[in-house]
Amino acid sequence: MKPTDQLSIGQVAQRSGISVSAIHFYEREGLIFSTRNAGNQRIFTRDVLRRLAFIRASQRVGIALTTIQEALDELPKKRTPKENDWEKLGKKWHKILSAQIDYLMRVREDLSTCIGCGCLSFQRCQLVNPEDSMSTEGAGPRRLLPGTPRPDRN
Amino acid sequence: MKPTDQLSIGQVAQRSGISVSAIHFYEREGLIFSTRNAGNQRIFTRDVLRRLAFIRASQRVGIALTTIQEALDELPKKRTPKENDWEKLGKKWHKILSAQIDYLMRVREDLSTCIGCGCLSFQRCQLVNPEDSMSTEGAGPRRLLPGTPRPDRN
DNA sequence: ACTTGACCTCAACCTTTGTTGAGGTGTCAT
DNA sequence: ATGACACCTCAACAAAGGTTGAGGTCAAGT
Repeated sequence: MKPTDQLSIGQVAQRSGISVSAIHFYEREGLIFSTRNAGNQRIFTRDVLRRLAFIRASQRVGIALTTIQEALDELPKKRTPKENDWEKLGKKWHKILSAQIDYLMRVREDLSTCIGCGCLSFQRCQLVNPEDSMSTEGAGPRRLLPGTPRPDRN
Repeated sequence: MKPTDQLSIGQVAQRSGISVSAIHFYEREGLIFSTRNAGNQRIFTRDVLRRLAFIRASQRVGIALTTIQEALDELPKKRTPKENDWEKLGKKWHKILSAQIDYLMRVREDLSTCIGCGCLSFQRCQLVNPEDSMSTEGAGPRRLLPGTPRPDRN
């Protein structure tokens, strides 16, 4: 396989540091794509590396795969995405990140001032008030951080 | 049941906004405790509300339950925790939060500067470099954000 | 005393993000 | 053309953080 633009899954795994099984998984989930050679083996183009980088970076800041997938969907499918296609995604993420940073900073503040003073009890402190954070815009992910419990429906 | 210091699980659920099943779960996991009445029903003291507030707030910033549990373990078990017991926990969290905030800010920066310029490819940008973030201290959680993939072991 | 709603336990199930293994095929260097 | 290694699919399992439901008990108002 030529080193030009064609990559086997093993090469992608090695270059990206992502396991083969995870790459399979991302492809199943529609986050990345490949073609096949005559023997049914996957062929990736180099731009998959950038997609994977984007996926990993996004995950690390707490964005769910489905959200990432939706974002990647906005990249052009016909041609290889160009820098300015990627920039658009970057801008979306920028908003989300800023909201998350604000939220964490607020929590940090509340944690200092409220936890000791006793106001760390319900219905008082922002720290604890559920339907508040991120609600400024409809922009952010529904679940701020993955693994966070779904909204309580008692 | 007197409104003084004794709370039924239903009351706790209502006041905290946390579902009964989640409260059961937290108790099973050793994050909160209760005694029982003659009919085997749970009795909570009011300070469980503060514990729950702490748990929820911690989860929302991406701290895993086991980590939260370990932190709560440091609260005095004999007496009801006092403000200054809670303050100690607050200080631990403060460090973690600061590290997370720094990380997110770095990603935000990288995302702006790198994604368009093409350096968003592997082995270059911090954004993508795995074994780097949070590694300044042994302080933080092992998995920065929950739901984040385990370290790749290809 | 009875009914209704809150509570109990236990087991099964759910979602996300993958990993592991079995059983089989491709490819490449010798 | 053969051996080794990479690759294929499919199914089962994992861990976290709970939810849902079945089957049964408790408590409180009438």
